[in-house]
Amino acid sequence: MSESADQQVASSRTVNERVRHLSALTVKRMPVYLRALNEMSAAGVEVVSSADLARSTGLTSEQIRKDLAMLGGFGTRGVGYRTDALRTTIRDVLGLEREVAVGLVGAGHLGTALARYNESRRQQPRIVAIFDVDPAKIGQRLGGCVVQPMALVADCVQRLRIRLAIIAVPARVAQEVAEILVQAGCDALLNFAPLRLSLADGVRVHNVDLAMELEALAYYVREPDPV
Amino acid sequence: MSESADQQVASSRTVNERVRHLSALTVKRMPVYLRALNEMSAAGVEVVSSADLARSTGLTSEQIRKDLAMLGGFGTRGVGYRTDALRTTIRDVLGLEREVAVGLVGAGHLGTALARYNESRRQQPRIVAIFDVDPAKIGQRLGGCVVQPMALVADCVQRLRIRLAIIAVPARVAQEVAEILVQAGCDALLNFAPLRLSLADGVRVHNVDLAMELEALAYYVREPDPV
DNA sequence: TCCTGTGAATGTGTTCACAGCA
DNA sequence: TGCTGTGAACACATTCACAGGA
Repeated sequence: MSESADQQVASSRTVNERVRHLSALTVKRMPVYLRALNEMSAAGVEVVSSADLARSTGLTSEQIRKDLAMLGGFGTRGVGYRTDALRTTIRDVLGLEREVAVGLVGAGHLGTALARYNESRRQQPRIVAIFDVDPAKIGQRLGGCVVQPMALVADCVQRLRIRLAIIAVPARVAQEVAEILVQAGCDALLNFAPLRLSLADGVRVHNVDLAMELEALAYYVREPDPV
Repeated sequence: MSESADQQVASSRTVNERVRHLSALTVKRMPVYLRALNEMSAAGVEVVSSADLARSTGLTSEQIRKDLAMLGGFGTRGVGYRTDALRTTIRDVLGLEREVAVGLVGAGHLGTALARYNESRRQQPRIVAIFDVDPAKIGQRLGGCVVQPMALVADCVQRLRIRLAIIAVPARVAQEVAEILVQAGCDALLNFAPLRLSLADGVRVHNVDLAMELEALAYYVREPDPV
């Protein structure tokens, strides 16, 4: 294991290698920091403190410092973090400094919404291919891509080096679609279909499920008016 | 504070009162159990063990037992849990045994996808009102509702006793929409707009954010092929 | 015997408090 | 002085191990 004392030896540009094994919770917060930093950078703020970030993210400053310290100590004591440097560091840790090609399967209303939103942000990760089975949709332009037939998924995923895919298809075909994607080389899936995908262990799946979200939120709804 | 020792006194039908203060993580797992139980119930399974649930949810049996024990000990030693009784208990804890009316603001592609999906499931919580600003959409039928103008939000939310709402509008108007909803009486919001809403403390907000999900997933994408 | 319910042990995450550097 | 970085304390969550009822 090369995780000995040579902490500063690695190339200063690519932190990536050194920052594996962040906890899932820490990883989930990184995009939150990134959004705040993007806004601050756009507003011309050159230096941010953990207290500034706490204010705009709703997290505590201690937690933010803990998280950011894990990236290697980019702050300056008494001052804060250089906005752009920190932003680049986080993007690098998440792997967003290289191109991250995303495949989208399903060009229904949900897929269309995702594709349109994706087109509006000029950032990584970016949807670079869209697939559907509906002949009426195939060939149509959507979010900067042309909708491809499902038969081309494996081919496209390999050719475009897609490792990350979004599943926006009906539940009954989601498992099959997921298997095709993984078979073709996908590592990470964002699943909008309301079922649990069973896939090989190495594949990371995040689920977004409307029904479950609403059910969980219902718990927090106050009791109906007593009378 | 009526949280004294009278734990078994409450009506046996409504567990609800006794099961406040579940942790956020436990609450998030309840819908997972619910889905598994729905499937098992539909398949005619009358009794499930924590091991069965573990198999179909991917969680550990110990964790499931801990969670379910918090609902008051509905299992039978040596046997398991009665599928329907457990399902009813969880639905009751989440508040789904009474009607949970949901408002949806935004009838774009995303809102349409959500409304259609909602219509297909005959379960609580249920979208009972849809709003949009676009005159072309107002009056159209969508997912069993007629799209209403934004001007009627406050009125509808109060009349239909809506406490839970979905925000599926562009980011630039999301804060304003959220404030209107909360003002009208909403407790819990599911926000699909890519920004952090600032609202009163009592309001529970869950965010679903495509960009952040993709950024977090990118971390788990394996390195590109070495050569 | 089987499977729940639960105390104890462990592991993980957050908060506190402050040393240390610009 | 101001803010980061971090050990230590604390809080929370999960896993282990097993007692105990059906």
